[in-house]
Amino acid sequence: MTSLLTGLNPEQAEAVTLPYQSALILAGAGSGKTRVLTTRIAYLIQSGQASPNSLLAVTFTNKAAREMVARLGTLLPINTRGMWIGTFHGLCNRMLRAHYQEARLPQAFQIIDIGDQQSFIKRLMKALAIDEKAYPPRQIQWFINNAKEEGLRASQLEAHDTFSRKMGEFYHVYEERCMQEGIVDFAELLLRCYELLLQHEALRRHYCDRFRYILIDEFQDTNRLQYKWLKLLAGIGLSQHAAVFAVGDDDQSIYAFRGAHAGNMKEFERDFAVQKIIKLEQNYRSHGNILDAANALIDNNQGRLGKNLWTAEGSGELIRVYNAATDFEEAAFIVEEVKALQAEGVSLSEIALLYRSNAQSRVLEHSLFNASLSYRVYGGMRFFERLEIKHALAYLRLMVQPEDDISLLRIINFPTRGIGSRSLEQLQDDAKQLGMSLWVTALQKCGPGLEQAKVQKGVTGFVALIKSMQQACRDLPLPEIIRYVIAQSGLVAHYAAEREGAERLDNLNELINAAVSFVHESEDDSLISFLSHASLEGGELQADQHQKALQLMTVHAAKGLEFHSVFLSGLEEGLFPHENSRSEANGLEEERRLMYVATTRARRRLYLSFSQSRMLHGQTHYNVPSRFIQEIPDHLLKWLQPKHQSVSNADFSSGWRPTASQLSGVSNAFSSNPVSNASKQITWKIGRTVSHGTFGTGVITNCEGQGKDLRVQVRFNRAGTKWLLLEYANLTLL
DNA sequence: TTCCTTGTCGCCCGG
DNA sequence: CGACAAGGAA
Repeated sequence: MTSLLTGLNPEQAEAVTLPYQSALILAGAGSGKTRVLTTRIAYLIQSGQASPNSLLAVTFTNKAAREMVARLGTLLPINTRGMWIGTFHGLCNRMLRAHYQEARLPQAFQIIDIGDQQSFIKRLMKALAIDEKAYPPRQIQWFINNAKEEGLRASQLEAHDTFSRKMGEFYHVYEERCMQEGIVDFAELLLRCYELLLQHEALRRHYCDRFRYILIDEFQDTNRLQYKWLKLLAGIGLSQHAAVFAVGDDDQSIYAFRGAHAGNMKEFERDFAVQKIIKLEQNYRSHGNILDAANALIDNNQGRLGKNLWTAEGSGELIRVYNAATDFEEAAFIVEEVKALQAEGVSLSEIALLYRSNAQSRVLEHSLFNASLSYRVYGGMRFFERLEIKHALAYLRLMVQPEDDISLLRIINFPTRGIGSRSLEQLQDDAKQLGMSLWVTALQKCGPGLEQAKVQKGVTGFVALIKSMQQACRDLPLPEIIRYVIAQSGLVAHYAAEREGAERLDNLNELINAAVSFVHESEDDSLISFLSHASLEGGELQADQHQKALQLMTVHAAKGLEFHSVFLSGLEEGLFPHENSRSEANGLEEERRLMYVATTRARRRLYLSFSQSRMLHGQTHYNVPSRFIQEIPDHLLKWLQPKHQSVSNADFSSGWRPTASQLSGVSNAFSSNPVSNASKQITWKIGRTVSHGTFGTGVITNCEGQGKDLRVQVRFNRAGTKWLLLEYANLTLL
């Protein structure tokens, strides 16, 4: 018993050993959250308070779930396989599979990802002759998912205008078609599971009796439906309810834009009669200066639950800030610094390059590639999203759930078997008339009937192919099924014949390997189970995982990770904080939390960089430095100079604002040399940040004229874009 | 049916 | 800029 608790600080130990009650653990970044969570589980089991069966632990990502299971395995000599540890979606899927009849789902219901959902919606819109211009599919998708995440069915929606009424009507048709085809989207997994528990009292009681202990990670990221699901499962309203151990950090809530409701923390306190809120504030990750910066930054947000990170270690290095002229130059700077770090002995895999949006990675990748630095970009195409894999999965899905039109359409003519658009249209028309799935329609046409002559050879062949696959695979083990299907479907032959199909062929073989490891790791090794796994796990590409490579990812993707050194690039207004956040309620605060997450990823060294000009969406943007840099106290920052810039030049200005450190270091160059008339042509150039008495700060976006007619166009942060005559405007360079 | 041109549109994330 | 969908020509 003592061994579990050794090394824990008093707050951590208190959390781990809490008696039977619901509790909220406010766990700051790097405060040992995962350790507390897993040790809590181990403690409950080891002390005999709970059996592995009576526990349920829920996370947001598969990665977090895997990590929890792995750590638990090292703490306790128990079989973690059958335990209910997983993501919200994974656990809901599990429950729905177990009670598919009560949930009114086919046994082999298939889970569609957002891509499938998108094409499904488009197809449905086409069939209903809905104008894609007036109702963008993206928006409809967003509408449906949002409604579901609020726990709302189409029948429960209120429409105040034609637009939302039309959306609601479409949602209704969408629901029906999903049922008909036996497909379930991500949000539906949760909603269906919620309704299952809500409508089947006996079932609810069964699970409430069973799960006496529920643990939730990243609680600030739960949406309204997930919270409602939790309340049902925990038995709120019943005579006795489960002890819920919720771990979260309101300062790291960065998913409000997709429905996360950090207010759930407050509601949790009330609904679960929480008596104990434990704050974990000691940080074991970063040096003091980094934490001070993060604390100062987040202090600008209102209505926080309140938390201040501290460390027992020293303050460490200052945060390095770099002002680049162009995004290209910013990338060059990063490359140089990475090389220097490498020379100091820091492993490439311990260095992260973070950015606000994926579009920013290209310039960086380009420079890294030219410098022959190996890097790995996260968040790209994932294994199960690759085209060839989706094709293979579509065949497999069709075998277990042939009424899945999405899958049928994907592969009915791939590889090509002479089913052109004509015959496909015919089939779809017939299906619509019969009100049946494409598969059933095709079956009828091929069956011992009258119209056989009319039926395309291709369709008959396709039906026969699928049927023979079903037959042949009946008793094969999972990996063999996949081997058989990718061969018989013609996929292997197709890619073997293709000029650049070698990699796709490799991936198809990799799918067999994935099935082999799935069989080893999972207790249910059926095809249906594997298909769920493929849908729920994006499947990070395993390759190069251990290879030493620089880590490139968005700030969102970096949550939960830590690195020796972190580069945070593109710190510009409009980019970070993102332009769109201005129009969203509390958008700026969410951006600030995102910045907080980014800074707290670094253990030892943190770089912040911004660029005066940047290529985005095919045009050059001129942005002012991010306000987030200003929100970090001066004394924590160290401004770096571009190497090529001469200090004696009047154009010199390493920062957009003189700082204490800057002035003390290079005071002669800056303070004794006010901008002279002679240098104006050089100084007032596009991209420079300027300040105006009434309009405030802005960026020069254009200029024209000469001498005293020299005019510049300035885009001000608040006052909009204006042309100003330099002679009168009294602009100051920052 | 395939291939190539043209046009449109774009944020961040996960299951 | 670049990914991707749609439409025309071979």
